[in-house]
This record gives sequence, C-alpha cells and structure tokens, in this order.
Amino acid sequence: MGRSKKASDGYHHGDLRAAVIRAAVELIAERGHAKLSLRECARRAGVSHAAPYRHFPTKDALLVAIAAEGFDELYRAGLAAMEGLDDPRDRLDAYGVAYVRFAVQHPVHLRVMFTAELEGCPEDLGREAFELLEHTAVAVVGPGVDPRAAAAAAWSLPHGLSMLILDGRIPAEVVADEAAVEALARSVYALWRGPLGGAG
Amino acid sequence: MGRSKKASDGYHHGDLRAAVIRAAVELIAERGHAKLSLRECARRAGVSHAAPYRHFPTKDALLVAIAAEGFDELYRAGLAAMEGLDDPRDRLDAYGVAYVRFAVQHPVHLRVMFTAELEGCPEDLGREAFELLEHTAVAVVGPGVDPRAAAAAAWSLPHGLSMLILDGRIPAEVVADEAAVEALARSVYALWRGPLGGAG
DNA sequence: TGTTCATGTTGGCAGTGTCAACATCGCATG
DNA sequence: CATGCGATGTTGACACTGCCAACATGAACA
Repeated sequence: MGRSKKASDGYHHGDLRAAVIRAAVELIAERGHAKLSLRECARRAGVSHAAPYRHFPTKDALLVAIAAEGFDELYRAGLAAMEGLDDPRDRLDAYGVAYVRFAVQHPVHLRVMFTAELEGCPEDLGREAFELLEHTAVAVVGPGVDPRAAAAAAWSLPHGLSMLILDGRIPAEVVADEAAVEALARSVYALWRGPLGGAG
Repeated sequence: MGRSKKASDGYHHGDLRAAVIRAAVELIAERGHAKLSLRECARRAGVSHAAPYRHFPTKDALLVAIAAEGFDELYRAGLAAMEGLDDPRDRLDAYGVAYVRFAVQHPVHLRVMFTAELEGCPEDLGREAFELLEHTAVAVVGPGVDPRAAAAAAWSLPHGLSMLILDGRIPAEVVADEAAVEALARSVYALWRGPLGGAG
C-alpha cells in the first residue's frame, strides 16, 4: 500500500492534492458528473472528510483544477499533432483529429472543461489551446476573414463531434475503439471538404 | 396569485408537474445545473418538499422530462425552419441555424438534453430530431456515403457551435443578441462552404 | 351517498458541502 | 540540539439534500 514517493505514511499524506484529483476523475467516470462527492474522494484517498479543503477551497475549485489539467493536455496534444506539418489545412485537420482523440481518451476531463458554471473559474482557462486553434484557422482562411468567426467555425466541428461521442449520440459501432473514432473524425473532415462543403 | 386554470387553490395544485419543470429550468438558469434542488423546486411551486415525487420518481426523471421537452421543441424548430425549402443544402443550413437559435433561446434545455448520465433515460430520447437531421444530411451527400458518418458530420457543426456559445467560449460581442448569433451561425456555415472546406 | 385513488403532507434517514476548533509534524531558526 | 511556527490533516457540527414510509385530502365515479 505504498502511498507514493515522499512523506511518511503517517499523519500527512504526501501528495493529497493529486490524489484527490485522481479520485475525482475516477468517481466521475464511474458515477457521473452529478454524483461526484468530495467526501467520497477523501475516503478513496484515505484521509478524513475535510482534508481536501486544505487544497481546494470549494468543490468547484476541484473541478476547475481538473479542467485546467485537461486544457493543458489538450494544448500539448494539439501541438504534437501539428508538429512537422506545414500546410495550414493539414495542420487544422491534425488538431481536429487530436481533439477528438483527446475526447475519447479523457472523457471526464473534456466534460468538466466545458461545463463552465464553475464559480471562481479563472478568466483565461484554456486560452493556450484556444489561441493555437485560432491561429491555425486564420492561417487557413486568410486575413480577409474575421478571426473570431474563423476560430468559431474551426472549433465547432471537432468540439461538436467530441461532445456527441461523449454523450453516446454516435452509434456504438462507429466509435467502438480508438481507431474507429479516428476514422470517423477523418471522414467528418472529408465530408466537409467534399459533398457537405464543396460547391453543389 | 392565480394558480392557473382548473383545480382549486387548496390542497391540490392543479398542474404541479409543469410547475416543477418550470421551476427547475429557472433554477438551473440561475444557479447552474449542479445546484438544482428538488426541494427548492417544490418551494417555488408552493408545495411541500416531497410533492414532486408524485410526478417524478427521481431527480434524474425530472431532468429527462426537461430533455424530452427540449428535443420535441428542437424537432419542431427544425421542421419549421426547413419548411418551403427544396434544395437539400439550404435545408441543412436552415436546420443548423435553427439549432443554434434554439440553443441560445433555450440554453438550459440544450444543456440538459446533452448531459446524458441520466439513469432511466429512454433509449430513443431525441430520435425524431436526430433522424430529421440524418435524412437531410443524406440528401445532401448522396447515397454513396455512410449515413451515420454523414449525420455525424452534419450534426457536429451546429452542435459544437451551440455548446461553445453556451459555455461562454465565443467572444461576447459576437453573440450579443439573437441577430448576432444568427449571423455567426451563417458565417460558420459559409466558412465551411468556402475557405475551410473548399479546394485550396 | 360512499369509496377509491391520484395527489399532497409530515417526519425521518443517510449522505453532502462547508466551517471552526483542534492535532500533528516538517522545517527553519535560535 | 531545542523550539516554535506554518502547512497539513482530524473531529465535530450545521444546514441542506434526495428519497422513503405513513398519513391526509378531496375529486370523480359507483
């Protein structure tokens, strides 16, 4: 039952903050967002019911921490996916596919990231990830287009697909495993490149 | 303080079911999804704390009722928007714009509709709205394309845009009022028709 | 007129978020 | 080495919640 690296296994936990986050993500995955309980997190981390309050002033603060974790990882996944690609459109595609991949790999995080309603949520949460997308979109559409509209358009597609998948709105066969999801994402982009988007 | 149409203003309420739903939507709009409380709904409806249980066996059942209401209205909004249009692409656009309009007009409903995680949620919740979209999308892309992929692609765009707006992820100026939102939706479609989608 | 049954009420239980008061221990300072 | 302080964890409490069981009311039908 190693409690992890440093800190005696006695009174103090050692890395309770991370342990609570981990427990919360597990709990949400098991029971759903609405049934998350700080006290249950504490139990799973092996501490008393009020211990998490030393690290998170409020339940919402815990969720904000999860969201921040998610945005950070999403940003890095986007960067990694676009690495080495030069054509703006290829880069945008790559980000989009990575976005959807992130969604199925970290469904709890994505859900929490876009649940807002969180009080005390820092204004610029997720800004890096957003700006990366906006710049990529602007590079595709050129300088004549309102960047905010370009960003909204480029963001909506992978975001919508991700949310629909998380909500179980996409038939199960089409999202059976990670490869299937990636294929779906690519074909969604292809459709908007082709018959859905192209000239009629 | 007329309690509405029939039913004496005494022991029995008359239309408690609808009153509870109304109160729940208000409450979520004010305090957020997570802080919805059946007891507070009961208070606002002017009944005792357990009265809602005569109409909803569980809190989730109340949310399912709200979602059903939303899907029904979304379906009818889509139908109305496409009425009189013949070109499949125009019809798909019209549905999409109506989808986003619905989102800003009924943010609570849309949020609840796509929160899933609801236990005892009927399998085919929202099927009408979905099938309408799928048929419209298939009419655009033709018979050679997997209908599930076509539906996913056509659905992702308005859904993603709606969710981003509800989450406050789109700059406030761009979604200041209903007209601005509609203009944004149209320009998102135009971008995927043009520089984002078209041949480079 | 009398009974039934949907609807509403009261009271209670276990669980929750949050707070205040207290306990323990690592660490820097003498 | 002693000491005391601040970060971290504990205990106990409060108001609130979802849900349940037992009871009350009254509208509609026999």
